[in-house]
Amino acid sequence: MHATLRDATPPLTRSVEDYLKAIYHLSSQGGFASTSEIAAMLDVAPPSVSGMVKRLSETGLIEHVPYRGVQLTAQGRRAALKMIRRHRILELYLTQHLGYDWGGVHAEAERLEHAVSDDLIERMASGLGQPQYDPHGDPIPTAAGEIEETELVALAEAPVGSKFELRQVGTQDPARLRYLAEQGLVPGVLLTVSERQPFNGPTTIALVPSGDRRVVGRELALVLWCREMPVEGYGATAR
Amino acid sequence: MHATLRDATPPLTRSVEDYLKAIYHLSSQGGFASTSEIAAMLDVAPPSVSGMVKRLSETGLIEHVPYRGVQLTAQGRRAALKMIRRHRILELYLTQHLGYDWGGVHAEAERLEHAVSDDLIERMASGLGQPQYDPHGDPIPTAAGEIEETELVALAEAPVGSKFELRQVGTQDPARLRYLAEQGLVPGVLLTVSERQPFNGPTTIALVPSGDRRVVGRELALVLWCREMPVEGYGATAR
DNA sequence: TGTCATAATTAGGTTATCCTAACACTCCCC
DNA sequence: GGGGAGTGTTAGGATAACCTAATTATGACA
Repeated sequence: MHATLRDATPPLTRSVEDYLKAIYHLSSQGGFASTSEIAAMLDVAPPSVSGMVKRLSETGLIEHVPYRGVQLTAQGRRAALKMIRRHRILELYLTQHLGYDWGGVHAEAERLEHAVSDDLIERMASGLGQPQYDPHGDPIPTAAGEIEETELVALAEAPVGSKFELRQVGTQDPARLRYLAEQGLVPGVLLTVSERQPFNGPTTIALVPSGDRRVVGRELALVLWCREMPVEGYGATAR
Repeated sequence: MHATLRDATPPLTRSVEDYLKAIYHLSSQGGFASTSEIAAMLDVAPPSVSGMVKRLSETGLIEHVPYRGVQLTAQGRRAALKMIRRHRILELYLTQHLGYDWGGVHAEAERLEHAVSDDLIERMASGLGQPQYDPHGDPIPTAAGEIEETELVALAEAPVGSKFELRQVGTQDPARLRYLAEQGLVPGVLLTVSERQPFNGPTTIALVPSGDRRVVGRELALVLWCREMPVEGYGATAR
């Protein structure tokens, strides 16, 4: 037994860690992550993604269907969840113990997550009382690599009065995407559902940090996938 | 706003930061740092150092006298002191707030120092009460880049009863160096001076973590350069 | 003062990551 | 069911670090 898991795992590079995280986020709703989506998320050119994808699938971290996209293997998913745990614990620690606000914390955690040891992360986690949610309300994977499954609800179906985070925009249409971005309706934004008109009418929401209201027609409300926020919790503002 | 003043400085890579730190330590007693010393300290091959030295002197961070060695320029010294400030504040923070001991803290800080932002370091520094010394007793450079000058004393002259850190071994003789290393007398080691025999006799010391005793003859004691340790505990003003 | 061990440098090569330009595949749509 | 628009991939390079092997400079000493 020599080709075991341990020596098959030379430490991942920063880049590899970033690719795995991006692929995790892009395929979390159960599909494939496409080359161009990954490229956009990591701000690199598509050919760079093709090259990396080749290496990652050779090392068994992802599965690649040419011209279709990629998915994480169990091994890749484990590595991605480890990075997400690091990121979210760092965000929470920086917020709770070092006075960061939601704005500044993401970039700092993004760099630190590649440099901290497992040991340090677990020390921070105990200092925080083994938290379950980060400052944005996102669930923190356990050290064992389990994560609370958060199912998404279309905004059109979201109960009035509840608080949500917009997680996915389910359209590729540039005109719709541009409009939504102008309205501030981008993944990560927090909102409460104020009211909904009957007979498939529009949904009215309030953006959470600002209190600004938006009226969203049913067609768009059906493609805005939201995650209900844990009731208590830190987290209030968007990233 | 001061970012504008510094945009002549494209961000340094991790490697560059490590080279500058090594050169700072090796030339702190006012000489040149040699290629082979740098290579040994960073655990790379000498040709790698030659290559890096060429790049660093082209970018004005060091001055290179071929076949002689290198020294930091004012700009390089500033960058090195910034890294040392980061390292020492990290060591102190990890020790004070996250339960690290002297053993584990160095490696962790070594990785984190390249990833933290200036902002985070200053937040840690305030959390620690703007400390002046790290857990090893080494002075922490100020954010402005000033460092307490520590003058060194030969062990042969060090007053009995005081505590010192061995900082420099002032000989190149391989036999002497090998002997000293066998005795555990390498830079960084902590010791207290137990007694000294009269008429230029030997000095007896106790190593600090272990309590092991060593008797050092006057010839060697004259080349062991030590820094007196601040009396009380670490951190000085740790809040 | 010439020899030679040692240290430093140059030459040439590898790996990881990224890029641009050129080519290949898919699939929608008429 | 054949053309394209739009994606994805291959080709060919660049850069930052590193390495080993070969070459060159320095300085101690016989």
